[in-house]
Amino acid sequence: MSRRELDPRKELILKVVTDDYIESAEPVGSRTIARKYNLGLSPATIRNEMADLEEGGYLKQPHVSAGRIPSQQGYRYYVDALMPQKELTEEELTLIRSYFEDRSREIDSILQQTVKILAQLTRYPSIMLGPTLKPAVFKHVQLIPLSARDLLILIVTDMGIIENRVIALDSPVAQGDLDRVSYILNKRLRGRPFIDFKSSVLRELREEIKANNGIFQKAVNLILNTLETRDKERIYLDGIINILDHPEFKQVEKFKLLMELMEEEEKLYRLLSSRQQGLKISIGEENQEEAAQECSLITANYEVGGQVVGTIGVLGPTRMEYAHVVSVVDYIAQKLSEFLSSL
Amino acid sequence: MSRRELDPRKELILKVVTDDYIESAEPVGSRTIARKYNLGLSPATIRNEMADLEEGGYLKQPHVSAGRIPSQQGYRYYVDALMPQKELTEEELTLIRSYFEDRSREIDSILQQTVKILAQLTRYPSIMLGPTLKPAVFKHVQLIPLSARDLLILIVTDMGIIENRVIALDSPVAQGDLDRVSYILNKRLRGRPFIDFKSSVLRELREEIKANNGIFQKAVNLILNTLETRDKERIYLDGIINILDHPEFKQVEKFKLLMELMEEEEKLYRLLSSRQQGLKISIGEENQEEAAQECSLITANYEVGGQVVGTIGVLGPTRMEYAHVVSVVDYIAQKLSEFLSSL
DNA sequence: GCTTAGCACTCGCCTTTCGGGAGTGCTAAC
DNA sequence: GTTAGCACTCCCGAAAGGCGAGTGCTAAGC
Repeated sequence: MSRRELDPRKELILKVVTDDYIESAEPVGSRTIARKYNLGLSPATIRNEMADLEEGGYLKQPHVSAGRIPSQQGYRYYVDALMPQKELTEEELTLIRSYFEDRSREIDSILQQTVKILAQLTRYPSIMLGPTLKPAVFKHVQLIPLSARDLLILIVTDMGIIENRVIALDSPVAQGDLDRVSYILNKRLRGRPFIDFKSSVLRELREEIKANNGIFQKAVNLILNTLETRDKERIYLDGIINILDHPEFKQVEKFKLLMELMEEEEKLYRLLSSRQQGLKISIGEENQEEAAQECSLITANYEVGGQVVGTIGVLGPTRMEYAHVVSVVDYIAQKLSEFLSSL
Repeated sequence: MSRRELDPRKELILKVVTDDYIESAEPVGSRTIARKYNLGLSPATIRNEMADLEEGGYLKQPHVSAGRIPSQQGYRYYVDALMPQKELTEEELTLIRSYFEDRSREIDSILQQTVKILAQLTRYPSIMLGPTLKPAVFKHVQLIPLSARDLLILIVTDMGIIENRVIALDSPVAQGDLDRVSYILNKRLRGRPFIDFKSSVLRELREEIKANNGIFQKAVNLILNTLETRDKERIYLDGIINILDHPEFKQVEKFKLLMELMEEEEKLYRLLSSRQQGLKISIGEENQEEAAQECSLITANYEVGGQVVGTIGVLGPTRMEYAHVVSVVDYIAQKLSEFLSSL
């Protein structure tokens, strides 16, 4: 990533063009810049600089008699070197903070609400990859008989995520047996991370499995199964319609492409799960996913106890309000991390 | 609802116009009908009949030199009296049946998948109002200590719906106390419908509440709270993008209106929850919700043990494949009822 | 008396045409 | 290196015109 390879005046003009285009969605001409931004330069000078910037690949012209817009490379330079640091407004800060102060809800609704607030503040579609169970720790495991033939297995993690499954039994089981199995499972599992289950815990349990009847085996299988099902973390979405406010999606086709991406959990998952590195911006064709190649994606990871567990992100047109979105995403990720860690 | 008020030939022409318009989305002219449907009538005759139908309010013209399209009243007559009964194809039947044969998943995913299959078969956006808890029966209630200060309350219904909440305690509680409370709750609640809780059960429990310590009170409050939160049933959605395949939504504005409706749980809830009467079709402005007034909504209720518990529906343009959608919605509602009742 | 052929007429839609305007690149002067 | 001037390009929106689908009416036919 080449920074500072342009001289200051070219940088200034690239910045002004990008800022203006982000705001107006219209190609920016030399005259507009001279009039609007008072750079102390004549349109002709600006034209010369813009021609150079175009030659360097930072700007492009939709057609010969239009103004310039940033190219993908231009956005990249802007994001890396020119973008202003944008502080969140007092209202925004208050909104986010006050939202995370309410601790009474269950985790799923908190996550859903977090995406909603992200979409609301950025006015772009927002995505979240729910917390992975990998670093999660068993807090409680229990078998509960629902009827003669149905057994409920309950798994609670330290983060408050609760999984439950029902197993149908071949034959009735005595409460005492269940309690014993629950007791052993808890003794072995409590405090252990999920990730150890398949590797080490399973081995340790082998003898107990032998010693006990089929229930134990079933319970263990169910835990395994649950861990695997939950391996693909849930994806949360909100504010998809926001994308319709932007002229680049006025043609239904463009919108449909994106909408299809949004309905494909698998693709979203791929898009988000590869992003384990703090705040990340990918612009246009830097995105692998074809449907997102006219978009930019800004993501940040959130953590529990210092360990990355998930990702939140915002998807918008390449002509996106980078500065603002970066601040919002970053701050919300941070607050969410604090929140989850405090549970 | 006036049926059979048109003479047979007018009915025939209304039916043909409607069928053709549903298929082609283009206004239908007299010539087209004469050529395509071989009614043994000349275009001129058909024109006369169409003029009569227009006068009667069954057809309308988008503009004077275009063909006719059905009016809302025309669709209504079509739906009430003319619509052919459409059998599902063998593939469709197999798909639905095979889907409901797999009994291993949890209820939430079953409901989500049901909407998905509905959207897939109809090619319209599909909605479901999740089963109400009103007629649900307590199957199991239990308090489980997670740590010194956290208590999990678990409520299982006969339909396999599982609710859980965590309460923070002021002070530690002995396992014995918890077991006793769980025992009493189960004894009192098992087999009783949720709806009795607030009215009669609560009264019966009053003495126990007094006799026991604060836990009991807390648990009861939490159950109350859970029942109330779950009072608004969950809404499931799928296939919203399908709407983009239809020319009436090519303008982004139209689509946006509908999309906003889809994001407003409250409105969807109102739209669906008022439909306790088997299969129902509402056309255009028969819908209360403004955003749906260029749409038709076809819904059916599903039942558990003979009692209506929820609604599934399909939303499409008024120019909708009524016959096909009716069959699909009806059949899926029926299969879903059987499925849920068998749990 | 209903049905139909003929015909004039209407009107949306598509294509073409045609300025106007915004913006450029080049050149020459400062 | 900067800037004024100017010719040139080309998108865009409005206006114009022709096409075609479809109609309603009239008068003749069965």
